Amino acid sequence: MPEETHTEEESTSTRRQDLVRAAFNRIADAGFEGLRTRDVAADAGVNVATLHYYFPTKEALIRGVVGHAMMRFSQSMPREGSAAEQLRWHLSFLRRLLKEDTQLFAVLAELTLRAPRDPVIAGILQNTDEPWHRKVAALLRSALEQGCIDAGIDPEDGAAFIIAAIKGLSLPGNPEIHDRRVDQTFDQLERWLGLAPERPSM
Amino acid sequence: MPEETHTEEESTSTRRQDLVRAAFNRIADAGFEGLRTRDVAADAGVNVATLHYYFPTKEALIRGVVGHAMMRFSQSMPREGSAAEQLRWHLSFLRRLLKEDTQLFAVLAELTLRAPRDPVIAGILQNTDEPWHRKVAALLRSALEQGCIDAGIDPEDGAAFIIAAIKGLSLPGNPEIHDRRVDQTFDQLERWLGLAPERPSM
Amino acid sequence: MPEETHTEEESTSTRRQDLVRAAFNRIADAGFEGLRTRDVAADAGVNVATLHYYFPTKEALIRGVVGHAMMRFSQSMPREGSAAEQLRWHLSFLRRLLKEDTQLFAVLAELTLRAPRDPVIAGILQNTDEPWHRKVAALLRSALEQGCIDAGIDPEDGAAFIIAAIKGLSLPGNPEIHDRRVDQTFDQLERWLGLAPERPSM
Amino acid sequence: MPEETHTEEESTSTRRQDLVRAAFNRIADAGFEGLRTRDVAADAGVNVATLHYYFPTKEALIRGVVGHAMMRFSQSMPREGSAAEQLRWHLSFLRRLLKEDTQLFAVLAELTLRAPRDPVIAGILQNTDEPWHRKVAALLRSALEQGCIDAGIDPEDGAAFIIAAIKGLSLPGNPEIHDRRVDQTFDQLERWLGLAPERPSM
DNA sequence: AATGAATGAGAGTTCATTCAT
DNA sequence: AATGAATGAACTCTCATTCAT
Repeated sequence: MPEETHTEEESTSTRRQDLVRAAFNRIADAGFEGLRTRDVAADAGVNVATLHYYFPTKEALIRGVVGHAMMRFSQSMPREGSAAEQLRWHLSFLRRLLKEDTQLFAVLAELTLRAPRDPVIAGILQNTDEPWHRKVAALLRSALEQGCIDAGIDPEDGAAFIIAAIKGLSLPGNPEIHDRRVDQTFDQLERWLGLAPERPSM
Repeated sequence: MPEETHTEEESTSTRRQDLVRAAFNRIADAGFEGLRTRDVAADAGVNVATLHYYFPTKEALIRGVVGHAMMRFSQSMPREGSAAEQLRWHLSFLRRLLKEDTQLFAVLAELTLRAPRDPVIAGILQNTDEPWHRKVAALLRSALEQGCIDAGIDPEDGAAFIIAAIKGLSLPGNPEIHDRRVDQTFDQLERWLGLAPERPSM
Repeated sequence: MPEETHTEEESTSTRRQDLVRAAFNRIADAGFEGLRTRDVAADAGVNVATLHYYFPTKEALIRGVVGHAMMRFSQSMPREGSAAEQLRWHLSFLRRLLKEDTQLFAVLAELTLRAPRDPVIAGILQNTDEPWHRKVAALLRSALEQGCIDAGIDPEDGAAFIIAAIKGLSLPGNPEIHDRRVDQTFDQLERWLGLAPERPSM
Repeated sequence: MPEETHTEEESTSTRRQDLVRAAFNRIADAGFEGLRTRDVAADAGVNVATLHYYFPTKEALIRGVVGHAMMRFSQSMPREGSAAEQLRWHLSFLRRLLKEDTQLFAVLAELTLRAPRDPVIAGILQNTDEPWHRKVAALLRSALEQGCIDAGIDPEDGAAFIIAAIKGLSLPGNPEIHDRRVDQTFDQLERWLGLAPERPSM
């Protein structure tokens, strides 16, 4: 097994990356239902047997995809700035991502539906969801204390509401309508939060 | 072939119903990925060949499930009363459904993910989604005009927001947390709408 | 079993006839390979179960077809006249039949190929072939004695030759060419026999 | 996929050959009607899946058999010598083949009956039949010009006659009688042609 | 590190046949 | 005499996985 050939993690062999990316794309396009190891291998330009050299089983490959997807998604998490800034950045980042990276959300949705039957995925998803909720709730609480958002908002409930809406938008739909719905939702969401637009320092 | 010989719709033979229900449950539990005609037949207490007697192909069976699911979901649509009443009823109905009928939403989510690859499903889903959005938007507009909900709400955007949140909640999640998230979201949603509780007649 | 309801054999119920005819046509068009009891029943305008009421098994139905085909073919057998006349009539009848009743020969060919695996068919075919050969040989012998055909012909060998050629023409082929081949073969055959054209009485 | 990677044709992998041969034998014995991929695979000593590794579909396997059969049959075509010699060789080769290689003719007959429903087979068969007819007609014409055969023979008609007879003999029949009929037919045929036996050089 | 070849265990579908009505 | 409903057995084809090289 070619695990640990490099000291730097991350740089898992290109082959592994290629296979994971290929599987990721296949899942985005055809769902788990349409995921075939042979196709993935072909897309990555190798033999199926080679795929099984890197991923002993299909499940292992899928777990690779989970990691890939979670990593991509976690880039939407805000890291610095005031609560209001972080909130604003987080929301605008997701608004853009939802419109541009349909594939990512298709895969995330597939993973979500699979979670009830796959404890590994369930665990990973939970480890993303919970911190996300806590983060958003914390940001709301701070923003509230700093008077940046409307007083009628409960941090916990508001976080649940926001995340639910984002998840709802992550589901695939008529592409002609999808982008509009994203904008409508985010427009309403931002208006509701009343995030005072950029009232910096002073 | 027992295909629609009755004028009274609905009265499709019990066998058909049983098979559709069995398939529905299988999809709810195992996804399309795990849907096996043999299992469905067994659940319905018949031979696989009998399944194919009623549904010439697996796809036909799936379309049967789509109809079943849509019918069940469409029962959440409000039909009478003032805009505020209808909104309140719709939301409270969905709040309960989301907590009690997990299976229905599991199937709806599976269908949603399948839609991009299945034009028939896509069409049916669109024919549910669009009217739903229009209905909610219309209710919001009426309620707005009657001063029943907060003025900062845009009917179109608000409808998109609400529906997105409900869809987000329809995704499966850790059952221990799910119900809480539903309540949090709906609590916040109702607080946000400011649906004045029952200001009747006058 | 509806056998013997009539005293006159022959007039087996119309249903039986219809079914046999339908099966005959199906075999002619799709071969044994493509023979489906359901299709036959449908062609005859009845339910499959009804077919099995008249013919307990598919094999029984096929035997019905065999009888039908043999009867039709046996009509090409000459019955009266001088040897030369009978020969001439037999050949001209078959020449026409080969061009007009392709279905009959398609079925006969199918039966011939099936014979090695179906003793019943083998028996029936043998009971047609042997008399046919004997008849033609006898006619040739008579014609020979009467000086009506060329002296270089051996009755037995000639009969084998003639029958082989007719069987060869019974195989399906490019329809654009088939008729020409039939005529070429029969022209040559008649020229070879030198059947003096109608040298009656005197 | 092991499809034709070699420049030297012919050297298709042994497995392919084995499978084709097994299918050939099955068809000879049981007809297309009785051709089962599992049996073929078993005869070749491999799993069904292996069969599908070499032949993506049953039809593909059948086409393999067609090629095999045509190749075997085409070996009966004469290649060198005078017209009379070629004719004599061709006829004696076929006479022997008809008695010894019953399987080949069983398969050819099956293919012939299948042709009307399978354009691929129809094409291949036509491409064998037409040249065969032309070849025999050409040989007859030459032999005629050289005075080697009887003057009453028309090249075209004679070719049709000869080929029809050979095809007729290719049909299966009671094995106890079959060989006799072959000999009778060929004896008569050769006597008819009057192929002067071996009048060499001078 | 990579592959061609092979496979077991199923998948959906078909079909002759049966049986209660 | 006729049928709708039901079935067992079988069929072609698929797929993740293995293994010798």
